[in-house]
Amino acid sequence: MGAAAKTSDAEIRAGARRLLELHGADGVSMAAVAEEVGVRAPSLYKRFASRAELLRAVTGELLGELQMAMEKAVREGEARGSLERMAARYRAFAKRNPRGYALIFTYDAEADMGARLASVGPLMGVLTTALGRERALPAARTLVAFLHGFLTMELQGLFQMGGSVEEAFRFGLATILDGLL
Amino acid sequence: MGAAAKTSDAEIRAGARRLLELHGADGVSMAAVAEEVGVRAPSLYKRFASRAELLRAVTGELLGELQMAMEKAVREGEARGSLERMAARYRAFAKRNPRGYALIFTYDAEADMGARLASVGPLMGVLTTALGRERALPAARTLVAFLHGFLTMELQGLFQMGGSVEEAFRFGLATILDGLL
DNA sequence: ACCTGAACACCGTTCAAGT
DNA sequence: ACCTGAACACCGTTCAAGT
Repeated sequence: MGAAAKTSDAEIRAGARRLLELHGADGVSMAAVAEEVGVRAPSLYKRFASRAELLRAVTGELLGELQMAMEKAVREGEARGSLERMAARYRAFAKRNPRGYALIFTYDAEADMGARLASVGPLMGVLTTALGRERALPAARTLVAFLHGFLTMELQGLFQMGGSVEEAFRFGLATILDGLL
Repeated sequence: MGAAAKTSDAEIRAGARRLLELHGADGVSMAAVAEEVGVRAPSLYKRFASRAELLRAVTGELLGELQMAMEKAVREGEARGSLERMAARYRAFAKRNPRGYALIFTYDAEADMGARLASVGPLMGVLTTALGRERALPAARTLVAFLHGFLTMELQGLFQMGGSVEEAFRFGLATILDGLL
C-alpha cells in the first residue's frame, strides 16, 4: 500500500480561497497553498495539473455557490421581487468573496462555460417567464452587465466622488427594472 | 559624459502595450519589454521603479486616451446624443485595447485616481447639465456600471447564449437613457 | 548618465527516489 | 499510491562594474 493522503481536493481549494482573499491572486502560489494544507508544492500536482487548473477549480466552486444564491432568490409569480432579491444576493456574494468574484471574470472564460451558463439560469428563467424568450436575452444581458459593472467598481473602490453608493445601486437597479418590466 | 540613451519612457510604454495586447498581462515581463525596446531588463529600472509602476504608467496613458475619446463625444445642448456617442466611443476604445481595457480595472485602483476621475469628467458634465448635481451622480454610476459590465463580458466572450450582442447593447443603453432623461 | 552581467530570492513544474 | 528533495527554466529586482 502507498503513503496516506495528507490532504484532499476540497481542502486545497479551500486553502487557495483563503490565500486568495487574504493576499490576492498573486498570493495563491503553489508553495503557499501547499503549506496551507501541510504538504509540499509538488504534491499538489497529483490533484491539479497546474496552478491554472487549481484556479479554474476555485472558479467553478464559486460559480456553483453563486448559482445557489440566485436560485434561492426566485419566487414563482414574483418577477420584480425575484429580480430584486437576485440583485441583492449577487451583491452580497461579491462582497463576501471580493477577490473570488474578481477571479471569476479574470480567468480566461472558455473553461467553466457550463458553470457560467448555469449560474445565469435562474435569472434567465425569471425573465423568460416575465418577458418571453425573445426579450429575455437582451434584458438579462442589460441586468447582468449593470450588476457586474457596479460590483467591480464598488469592490475596487472606484466610487470616489462621494454620495451614497447604496442609493446609486438602488437607483440603477430600479431604473433598469422599470425599463424591463 | 555618459552612455547614450537607447530608449525612452514612451517607447517602453508602447512596447509594454504591444506585448499586453499580443500575449496578455503575463506576457509583459520586464525581460520581454526590454527586448522589445532593444535593452536589457535592468535598464528599465532607470525609468520605472518596478513592473507595477510600468503597468500603472500604461494604465494612466490609456485613461488619458479614454478621456479624450469621451470629450470628443460631447456636443452642447445634446444630452442624449452626447451620451450615445460616449457609449459608442467607450465601446470602441475597449475593443481597440481589449487587454488594456481589462488592465485599467485589474490594477489596484488607488493610484491613478486623478486620471480615473478625469476620464469620467465629460460624462459627469453632460449629466450635471441635464439632471442637476444631485441626480447626476447615481445616473453616472448606473451608466458607467452598465458600460463597464457589458464590455467586460463582451471582451471575455461571456455572451454565449446566441442572439445579437449589438442589439443587447443598444437595448440596454436605450433602457437606461430612457430612465435617466 | 545610462547600460550591462552576475547574482538573489522566488516562481511553476518535472521527475526520480523514497515509503 | 502519495510524498518529497533536487533540479530546470523563468521571474522581478539589486548592484557593482563598465563606458
